Amino acid sequence: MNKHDRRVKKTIKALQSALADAMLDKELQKITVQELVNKADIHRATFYSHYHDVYDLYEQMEHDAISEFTKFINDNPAGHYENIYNSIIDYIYENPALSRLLFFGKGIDHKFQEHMYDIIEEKYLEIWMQEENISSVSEEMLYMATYHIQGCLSIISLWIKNNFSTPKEKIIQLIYSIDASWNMP
Amino acid sequence: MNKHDRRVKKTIKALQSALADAMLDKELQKITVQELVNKADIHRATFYSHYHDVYDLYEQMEHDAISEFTKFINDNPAGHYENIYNSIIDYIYENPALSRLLFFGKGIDHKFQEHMYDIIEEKYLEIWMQEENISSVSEEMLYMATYHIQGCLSIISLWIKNNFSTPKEKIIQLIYSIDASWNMP
DNA sequence: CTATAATTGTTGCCTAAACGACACTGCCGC
DNA sequence: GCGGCAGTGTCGTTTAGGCAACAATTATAG
Repeated sequence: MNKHDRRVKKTIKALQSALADAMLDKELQKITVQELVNKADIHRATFYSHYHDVYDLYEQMEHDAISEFTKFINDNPAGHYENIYNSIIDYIYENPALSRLLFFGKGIDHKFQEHMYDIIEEKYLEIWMQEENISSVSEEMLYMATYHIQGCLSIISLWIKNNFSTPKEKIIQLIYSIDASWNMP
Repeated sequence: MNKHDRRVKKTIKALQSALADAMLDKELQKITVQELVNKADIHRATFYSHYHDVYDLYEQMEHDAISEFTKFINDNPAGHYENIYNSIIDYIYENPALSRLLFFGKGIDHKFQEHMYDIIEEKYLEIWMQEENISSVSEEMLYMATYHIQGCLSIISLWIKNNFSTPKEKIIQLIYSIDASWNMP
């Protein structure tokens, strides 16, 4: 199967949307193939030509999201810390259903957050070392990074939970102001 | 071509959405096939297997909308006048892009409004005659109907123009109260 | 004016998706 | 128990859509 074929892309996307939708109010194990193909308006046989079962779909979906997200973060120039969050917030805002799923989907291990944290920390420390012109990271800095990044992620998490009712700009501004008033040790 | 084939339906829908989108800020004659297939993510050859040109797409789209709308109005039991507006508002609310196009699309003749008026008036008079137990409609009643229907349509039109920012329920309530305080001659 | 970029219809081949049917499993209520 | 109902995989066939390439016609710019 050629994954660049329009039909394939559309099918994948439709199934992913269907799963994202279904997972918001149902556990992964309770979701049937039947249900998904109905939602996605796809023939059932087509589902099996792409995935083995619902878990397979979910795993590929999570994997895709992580890849895409990593790419999104790394592609962005991100000369400053703030730009990382800009990228994150942009990405989430552009993919609300996927974000809701990965942050609050029922019956999943939530290892996506860990992945996300790792990606952000890596980028964060990279910029940090570059700006401060240092070559290694102290243990203390890692603790501070954890505190700061997890804190910001929790803000974003709450933002998603609130269905993006707070304007995107306000969230960015909020994180900016935290960043600004916060002095690195 | 089997119009009940999923692929056909999806293609048609994608092209209709693309056109609806394009027409909001561009005249029909300025819209290219290329542009539409890009927006719809459809191969250009596929477009030509369904439509002769952009005008053809638009005409079929308008025709479909009118049919569907008529069906929607007539299917609803609509024992009372208010229910007509309920149906209309529901339909519009469920098809925001299409509605915006048909009401405010650039470079079209707006004959859709006339069609809509005709459908509503017919249903309106039907109920009227049934409720008042009369068999014919006086000239005076036609004038009153015009006044009332066009007035309500203009409210709905404004509602669409305002991007549905007023809650649906409020519009319904508004029209209900007008209806209630209004005594038939 | 000219080049060059963009759009237009149309074609033949290829393939992913649609479809319906199949036998099978599991579940629930009578 | 058993009938019915929903879901599961899988298969063969048909077909709409994808694709690339084509010649021809418009813009659009240099």
